[in-house]
Parts: sequence; structure tokens; C-alpha cells
Amino acid sequence: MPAADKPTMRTRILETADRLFYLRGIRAVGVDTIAAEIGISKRTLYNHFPSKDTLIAAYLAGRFRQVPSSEKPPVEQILGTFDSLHRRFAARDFRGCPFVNAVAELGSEDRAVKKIAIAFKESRRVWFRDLLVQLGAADADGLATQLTLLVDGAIAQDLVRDDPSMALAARQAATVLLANAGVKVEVNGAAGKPRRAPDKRGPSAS
Amino acid sequence: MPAADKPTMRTRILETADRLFYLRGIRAVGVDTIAAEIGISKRTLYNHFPSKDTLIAAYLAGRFRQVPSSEKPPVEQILGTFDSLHRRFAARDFRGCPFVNAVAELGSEDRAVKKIAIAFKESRRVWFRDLLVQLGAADADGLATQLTLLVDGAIAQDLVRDDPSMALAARQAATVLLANAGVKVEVNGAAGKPRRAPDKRGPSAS
DNA sequence: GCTTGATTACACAGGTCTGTGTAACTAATG
DNA sequence: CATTAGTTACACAGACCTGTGTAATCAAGC
Repeated sequence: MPAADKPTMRTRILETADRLFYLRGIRAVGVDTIAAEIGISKRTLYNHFPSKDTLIAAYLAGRFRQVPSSEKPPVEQILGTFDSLHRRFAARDFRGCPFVNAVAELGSEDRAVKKIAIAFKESRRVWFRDLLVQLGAADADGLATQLTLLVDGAIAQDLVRDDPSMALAARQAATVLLANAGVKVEVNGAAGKPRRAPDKRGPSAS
Repeated sequence: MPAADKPTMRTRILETADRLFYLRGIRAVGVDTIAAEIGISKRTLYNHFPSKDTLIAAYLAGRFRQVPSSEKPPVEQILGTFDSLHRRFAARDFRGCPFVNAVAELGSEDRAVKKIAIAFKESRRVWFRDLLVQLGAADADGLATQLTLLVDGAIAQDLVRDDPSMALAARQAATVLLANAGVKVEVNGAAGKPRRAPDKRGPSAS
């Protein structure tokens, strides 16, 4: 059934919902908007997803991409996380963490959303922890948690300030924490001094 | 009802709006709900706030409490921030940072919201920075930014996970960053409340 | 008393949203 | 050709939202 050529209708709906939900917010985007964006009827959308809640759940599940295993040394993978963040911040389609945003939007009323958000956060923490164990870091578990704080802190700050350099500040803090845990970190990194130079603002969307 | 020190109608509206907006979300709470909660007519509410946007702006402005200056030593003030966070996380009416939530909810459409959110974040960064300058910390500016990342990271993680220990993990990371900047951190003495030594296993198990 | 301002009850306009019902249409397969 | 599954156009119900209009009511202070 899944033809390699053209994407499924379900896939098209999901991709569009993902883009709009993430960029504009879940509550701010109606099913009419999604259907109109694809050029299909609202009826077709409801034939594939019986409710908006189902679509929301599928959206978040799709955002839950497992962190790929890499061949690079663990330290580079850890610090590369922050470089990757920096790149994503610079892109203009970054709008914070979809899971945190969903919890903030839908709040305590939606337990399914919270559950998947917790799972995502925990998966990243475990990913950090396993790399730290490979490095023989002291208190890998606690340090992994602290690294996730830096990641989410940078994301929240960039969401508010539109300042990608927050990722570099987080990277710098991470190197200090790593070194403190006995992990040998290459210091020559390109991060340089954590100046707080306001980044150039692109053709400001919004 | 004793009429002695009764608050203004405007104050009552604002307090109720604050509570509901914060706990349930701005979009999720209508003006009817706020008026009904106080027991006033919707008309009265609109007599004091010409639009919901005005009310939202007043809500956020009210949340922007300036950090009070304290007599305690700078290090205690800095670390006390995380202890205070820990206490607030434990309270069940904590629902994340109202400014981050507002930006996540209202997004790019509302510039006034983003502006006040940036001002709030920056005010906390400057508060950290001034204390760090008093301490003679190396790179007070960059370190202040890193501390705000820990604060916002802990808030985001607690919002998702309902795990107050995130504040303690952030505190632990902060002590490491402070020590690395040449700030002498009292591990057990002056605060009166002995804390765990930062060298030992952290309190981040959850 | 009387006047003035705030408040109330309540209807309502106009918009949005989710979700459904229905009849017609299209394309592939038998 | 005929069947069938997916899709479309479109109306519509029911709910909720912001904001307004209006006339009646209430509580002072003059």
C-alpha cells in the first residue's frame, strides 16, 4: 500500500499539521486551516483523524524522533547538541520545544500530551547519561539532568529573546560542568568568549 | 464582608485574571469566566479594561515584580534563587514561567507580550550579573546568562515533569559554575541550612 | 429629597471553532 | 459497464468567544 512515490494522504495531513501546529500553536490552528492549506476538504481530514485531539497526539508522536546514535566521540556528541541547537535557533522557523509549548498551551487538562512530553525529556536525559557513562564522568545521572536544564533553558530563552547565542552560553556552561566531572574537554572549541552580543536579526518574521 | 480594607474593583479583576490566566492559560480563560468567578457582570469588567488584550498586558505587567534587594551575601542570594524555585515547584499552583507560557501561547502574533517577556528575562539576568560583579566573578556577564539558562531550564523541566528536584539540580550546576568563576561558595556554613557537598552525588535522582 | 456614577441583567451581533450529514463526483478494479 | 472506496462541496448544529447596547438598579454625596 505505501507507494514510495507519492505520500499518503495521512502523511500529507500530518506534515501540514506539524508545520502549522508548531509554528502558530496548537490552539491557534483549526482543522479548517490545515485542510485548506493542503487543498483538501475538512471531511477528508476527519476521515483520517477522527478528532483534533488524535491529530495533536500524532503530531507530538511524530516530533518524538529518537536521537540517532553517532560514531563521533561522546564529548563531541554532547557538545554537538548545543551547536545543533545554535543552528536551529538561527533558522527562522524555530519556535521553541514543541512538547513544552504543548504542555504550556494545553496545560493540565490533557494528560496524554504531558505523558509524551515527559517521555521525550527523559529520553534526552538518558541519551546524555549514557554518553557520560562512557566518558566515566562523576555522577553521570545528575550531570545528565543538568545538561538537559541547559538545553531547555537555552530553548526557552531563545524563544523569548530570539537570541541564538543562548545556545553558545549553554555550551560554555556544559563544558565547565563536564570538566568539573573529570571529563577531558577540548578547550580550543570555536565557542570562544561568551559575549552577549545581540545577534543580527534577520527579516523578522511574525 | 468587612468593608474596611476592600480592594478596588480593578484590583479584584486583576487578581482573578492573574490566577486564572496563569493556572489555566490565557487563551483557555474567557472574560465571562473571570467575571463569573468574581461575581460581577461582564460589563463591569469591560468598564475597567477596555479589551482582553489590555487585561493580558496588565496581568503580565503585574507578574513583572522587580527582584527585591536583599541584605544577604550575594552568593546566598544567587543560590537562594534556586531554593526559592524549589519551594515554588513543590507548591501545586506552579505552572511554569508566565512570560514563557504567554509567548508560547500567543506566539509571534503579539509583540507587546514578547516585549515584556524579554524585559523580564533581561531584568533577572542583570540582577544575577550585578551580584556576580560584587563577587568579582570572572566573566560576570556570561555567567549571569548561564545562570538564567539554569533557572529557565529548571522551570521548563518542572512544568513538564512535575519534579521539584530540577531546582536542586540547577542549584548544583550553579555552584559548579560559580566555583569555576573563582567565587568562593560556602558549602555548609553561613546559610544556616546545610546543603550537600557539591562533590558528592547530586540530589538529582528522580 | 436629588443627582451622579458605578454596577447589573440580559440580549445580541459577529466571529471562531469542532464535528457531522449528505449528495454528488472521481478513479480504480471487477 | 458496474461496483466500490475515497473524496469533494457545502450546509449546519452546537458551542464558545469578544465586545456592545440598553434600561434598570444601587449607593453614595450634594
